[in-house]
Amino acid sequence: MEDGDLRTQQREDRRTRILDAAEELFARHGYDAVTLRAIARLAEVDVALANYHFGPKRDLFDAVLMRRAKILNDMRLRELDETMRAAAPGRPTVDGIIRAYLHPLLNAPHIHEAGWKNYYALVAYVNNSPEWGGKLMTQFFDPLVGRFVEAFRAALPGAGDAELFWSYHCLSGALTLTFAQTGRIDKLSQGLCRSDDLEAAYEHIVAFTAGGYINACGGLAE
Amino acid sequence: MEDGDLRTQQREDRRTRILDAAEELFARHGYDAVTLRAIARLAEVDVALANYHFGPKRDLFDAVLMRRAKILNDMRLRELDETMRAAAPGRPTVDGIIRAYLHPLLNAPHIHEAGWKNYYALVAYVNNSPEWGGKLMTQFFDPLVGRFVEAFRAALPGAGDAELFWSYHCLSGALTLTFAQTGRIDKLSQGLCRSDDLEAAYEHIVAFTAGGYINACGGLAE
DNA sequence: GCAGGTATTCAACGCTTGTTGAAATTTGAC
DNA sequence: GTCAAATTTCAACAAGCGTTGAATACCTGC
Repeated sequence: MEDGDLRTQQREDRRTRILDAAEELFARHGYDAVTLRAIARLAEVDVALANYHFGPKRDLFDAVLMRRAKILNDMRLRELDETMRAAAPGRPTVDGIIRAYLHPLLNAPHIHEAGWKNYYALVAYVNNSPEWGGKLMTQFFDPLVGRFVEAFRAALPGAGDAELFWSYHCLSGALTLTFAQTGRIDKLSQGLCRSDDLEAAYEHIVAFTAGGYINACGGLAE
Repeated sequence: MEDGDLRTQQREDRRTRILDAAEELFARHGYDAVTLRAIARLAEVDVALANYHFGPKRDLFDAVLMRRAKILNDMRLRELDETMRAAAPGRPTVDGIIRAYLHPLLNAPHIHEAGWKNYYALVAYVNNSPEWGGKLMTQFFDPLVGRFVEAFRAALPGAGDAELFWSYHCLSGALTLTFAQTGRIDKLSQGLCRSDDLEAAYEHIVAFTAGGYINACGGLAE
C-alpha cells in the first residue's frame, strides 16, 4: 500500500480544510444555519466533496466535534494523573483538579489558533442545547468527567454525590460560556474585560469555581 | 376606540399562540432550524399570519425574547431593592443578592409552565452564541446586570472591577446552562440529579456562586 | 503505458424556505 | 344596512437546500 505522498497530502489537506470551515461556521451560526455549500465555499472545495469524505451533514458535525475532543481529553487526563500523583498519598486540592481540567484549554500551542477558538464556541453551543446537550456531551465527555468527579470526591470527603454533580454542572456552564468568547463581557464591562483574554479568564474561573466547590461541597469537613 | 371584546380576544389569543409556538421551537432547535411554517402549524394558524403580526422572522425572534425578559427583569429589580433596603445602612450579603437574581426564575406561578422552561432554554442558546450573545444579551439584560454588579460591589468592598465582571460572567454561565434543562446532568449522575428539579438546582447554584464570588472577589477584605 | 481504483467535479433531482400582494372574511361605527 | 378598517387566508414567487449518480481527472502497481 504505502500511498505516495503528494496525492495523500492533498487529500488530507482538503479533509482538514473542510473540517476547519465546518467548525468555524457551525460555531458561529449553529448546525442548521450552515449550508454545505457555505462550508465548501469557505474550504475552497466542491460541494460534493464534503459528502464524499464525511457522509451526510450530520456525520460531518460529529466529525468536527470528535477531532479535538480526543486531543483535549487526553491532555486533561494526563494533567489529572499528574495532579493526583503529586498529591498522593494525601488528598488532592480542589484548585489543582480544576486547573487540570481547564489548563489544557489554553495550552501554548493552540491558545490563539482560530480553530480551537471556534471549537470552544461550538462546544458551548452543543452543551447548552436541549437538542444536542443531553446526548452529544454525554457521548464525547462523560467518561472523562466521571474521572474528574471522582477526583473532586477525593478532595472533598464531606461532599455528597448530588453536590458533586451540581457543582460540576456549574463549572461546566461557567467554562463553556467563557471560552465561547461571545463578546458579551467586553460590552458589559465597557472594554475593561476582554473575551479573548483567555489567560485572565482562566485565573478568574479557577478562583471562582474553586470557591464554589468548597462552599457548595462542605470543603472544610472532617 | 374601545375595541369590542370577542374580536380583540381572538386576535390576542392568536398572537400569543404564535409567540408560544415560536418560543418552544426556537428554544429546542435554534433560530435557523425553525421554519415559519412549523411555527404556524404548532400554533394552528396560517403561515402568513405570523408575518402580519410580527413582521419578518427575525423580528418575531426578538418579540419572543422581549416578552418574558421584561417580566423577569421587573421581578429581579423588585427583589434586589428589597434586599438592599433590608440590609441598609449596612452592607448587603452576596447570598442575598444572588437570591434576588435567581429567585424570580422559579416564582411559584410559572415554575412549571412550559413557556418559561422554553424561554430559559432560549436564553441559554442566545447567551452562548457568538452570533447573538454579544448583542442581544446586552440589549435585553445589561441595564439590569449593571444594577446587580453595583450591588455586588457594595457587598464586596475589596473587589476590583474586573473581578466583579468575571464573577458575574461565571454566574451567568452556570445559571443559563442549568435552567436550560438540557438533560445532561440526569445522564451524568445516572438519575441522581434531575434537570427539571429547579428548586434543587436553585439551592446548589446559590451555594456555588456565593462561594465563587467570595473566593474570587476577596470577600473577607476590610 | 495500460488497467484499476481513489479522489474530485459536474449537473441535476425534488423539496422547502421566507416573503408578498391580492382576495376573502369579520367587525364595529354611523 | 352600508362602509371602511382590521384581520385572516390563499396562492405563488424566486432562491436555496442536501443529496446523488454519472462523468472526469489523477496516481499507483503492474
